Amino acid sequence: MAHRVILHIDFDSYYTQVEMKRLSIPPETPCAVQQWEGLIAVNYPARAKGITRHMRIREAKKLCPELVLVHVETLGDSSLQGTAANQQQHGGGAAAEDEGGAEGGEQEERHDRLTQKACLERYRRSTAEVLAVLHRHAPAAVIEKASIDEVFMDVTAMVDAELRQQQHASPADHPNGGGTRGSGGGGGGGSSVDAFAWGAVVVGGPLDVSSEFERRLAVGAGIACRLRGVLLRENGYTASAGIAANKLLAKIGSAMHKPNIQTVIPPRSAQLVMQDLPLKKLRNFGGKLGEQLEALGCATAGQVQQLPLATLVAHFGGERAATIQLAVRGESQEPVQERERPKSMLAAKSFEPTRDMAALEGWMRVLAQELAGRMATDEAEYRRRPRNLVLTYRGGPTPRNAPERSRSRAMPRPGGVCPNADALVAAAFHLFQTKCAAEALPCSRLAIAASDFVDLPADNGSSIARFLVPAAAAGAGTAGGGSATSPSGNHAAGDQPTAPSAQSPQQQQQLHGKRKGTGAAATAAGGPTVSSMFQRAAKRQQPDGRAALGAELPEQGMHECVTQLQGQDQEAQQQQAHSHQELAQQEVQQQQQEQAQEQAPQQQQHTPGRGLPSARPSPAGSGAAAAPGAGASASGPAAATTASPAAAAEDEQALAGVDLEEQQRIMKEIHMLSTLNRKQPESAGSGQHAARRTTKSRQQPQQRGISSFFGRQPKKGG
DNA sequence: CATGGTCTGTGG
DNA sequence: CCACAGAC
Ligand SMILES: [Mg+2]
Repeated sequence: MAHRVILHIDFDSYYTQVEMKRLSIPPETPCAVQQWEGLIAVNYPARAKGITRHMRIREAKKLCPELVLVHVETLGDSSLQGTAANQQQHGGGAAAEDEGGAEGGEQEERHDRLTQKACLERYRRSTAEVLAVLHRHAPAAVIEKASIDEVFMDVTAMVDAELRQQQHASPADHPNGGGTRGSGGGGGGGSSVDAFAWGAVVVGGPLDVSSEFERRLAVGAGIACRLRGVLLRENGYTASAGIAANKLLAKIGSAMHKPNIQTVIPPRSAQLVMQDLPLKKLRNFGGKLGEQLEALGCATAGQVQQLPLATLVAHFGGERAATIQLAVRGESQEPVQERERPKSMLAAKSFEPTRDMAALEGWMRVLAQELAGRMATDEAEYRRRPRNLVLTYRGGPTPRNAPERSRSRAMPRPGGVCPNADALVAAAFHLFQTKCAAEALPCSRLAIAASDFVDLPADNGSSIARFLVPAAAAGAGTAGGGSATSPSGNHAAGDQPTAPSAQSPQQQQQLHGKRKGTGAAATAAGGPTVSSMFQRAAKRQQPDGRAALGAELPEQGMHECVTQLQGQDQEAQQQQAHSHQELAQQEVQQQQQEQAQEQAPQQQQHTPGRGLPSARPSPAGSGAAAAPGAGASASGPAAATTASPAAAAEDEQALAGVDLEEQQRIMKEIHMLSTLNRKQPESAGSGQHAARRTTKSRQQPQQRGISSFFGRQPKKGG
């Protein structure tokens, strides 16, 4: 039973894509997202100019004067911290959403590291939308959100279904020209094999049609391809993907070629891939474990393979050693775990060490407001509430040259946790004053975290009344994102967590409806199947049936294969990619049209050529910048709120500069049509969900995740 | 100059 | 309940 088919999807310079979509910045524009003075995400056109993550904006602008910079959302406005220079008093403006226009040039210093915190909620929301789309289009897959811009998918069941269906399908004149035979198993499987080759790089040479599992991988690649098309059309984001038999290899695959390229790593190529793979690129080997292995003289996975088992056991213990041994060979049994909702949320801020209690309280207020807002949003969406709150702080008396230490303290939650900023601040500050101040000062970082969510009672009113805290029901708290208008010490009961943010409740409802909507049902029931898609695609595309890319490359090592891809053969490869996308597009169009007809007859407005459902023209406002409200209220920032600074690491590199014209064309189109339709016909159907879960949950008898073996090394002794 | 801010999971 | 490791 063997092999699973696993996908890893990794969005290309994600933050940048999110911002470019939001601000309708043309796709080929060099663009980067900044946080304070540094860059935390850089798109590929900008990378082509030599701009990299971590670069200072000065330097970046020098390399590329036309670089468009977008600052991450910030929260809280001045008035904290000694830095007088206040500007408060202008309503609850959540700080700005900037765009350092190319010419307008005026950067209204609205982003201030000393008085504000960065907030990543925008990207979290986008990710939630992505996940919803994936679930809708792959209801039979197990989907694990692995980070803000990555997902793992176990599509084994989808592949099985697809192959089963193919058996019953007419033995169509499938391609497979090049002398390969359909081989035993599923007679008419040819089209799948073809479809998979669209733009996919196969490490180690073309897939072997005579191998049962490689045919399955081919189907998996087709699914990946289709889903990437869907994500591009519906969410507006490009992604790279890896297709393999386990998470480990799938992840390596997605990083191997980018942007917007998918890579298949069949089991036979595992050794090829692992042999010279730097340990750092192997999941779970990037930290202490990697260091220790390095100390043993290993820099690559291949070198670790050579270590005597006894050595590994001596250093890491039996279980961990075994896991390591498998991992460096490209093997892993770690299951894909259904995970869509965050298990915890936290808001944090680092600053110069201070003993100023008023300032600290001010920061706590900002953090609490953000967290309360997010809690409210989460509650409206999922009907759940955190059971535990934790305050963590960094600082205190610190020996010279020693790292500051950080500690966390459970926050008492009288009467339960509630999405009320004032209550949170009060609890946090009280705790800090009474129990930690002495050991926490000077303090250089504060964070408030919420975790251990529990479902709220049932439906409405009465039953949950007990849970709800005083004033703020979901509605009020939602606004939390607003700025911290109140100066440091002052928590007027008056300025509730209110916020200017418009209709949060409704929006949240909509979101809710969206995810649980009939979408899944309709798709599952009537949508085109992967199979049909493959067949049509194969016919249109490659009547001769050759597995495009794969077939062209002679049996050869991975390196040659890849080299060729990047080098002279790039053109050919791009063509492949183009056609693959066009096909994906067509499919998506069809699906969308079908869905539209089934679900929302009232909002038929297919745009002539390409039925992008419900797209509205955007205010082609030149002034890109587009302040907050500009044009697309579409992205409906349901509830400002949110949280924290900083950056994520999008570790894509390689292949910068590869530009896919087709992709750009699509992106342009999408931008022209403005953001996608946010409204989804909502309906009750939660049954669909339940059904899906049931199906999935019995998928695997719960293998233990690899993470449990890679966790911290147990302390010896005792 | 340095990231920082979020997240998840384990061990004690 | 808390510290720590790992990832992005
Ligand atoms: Mg990533």
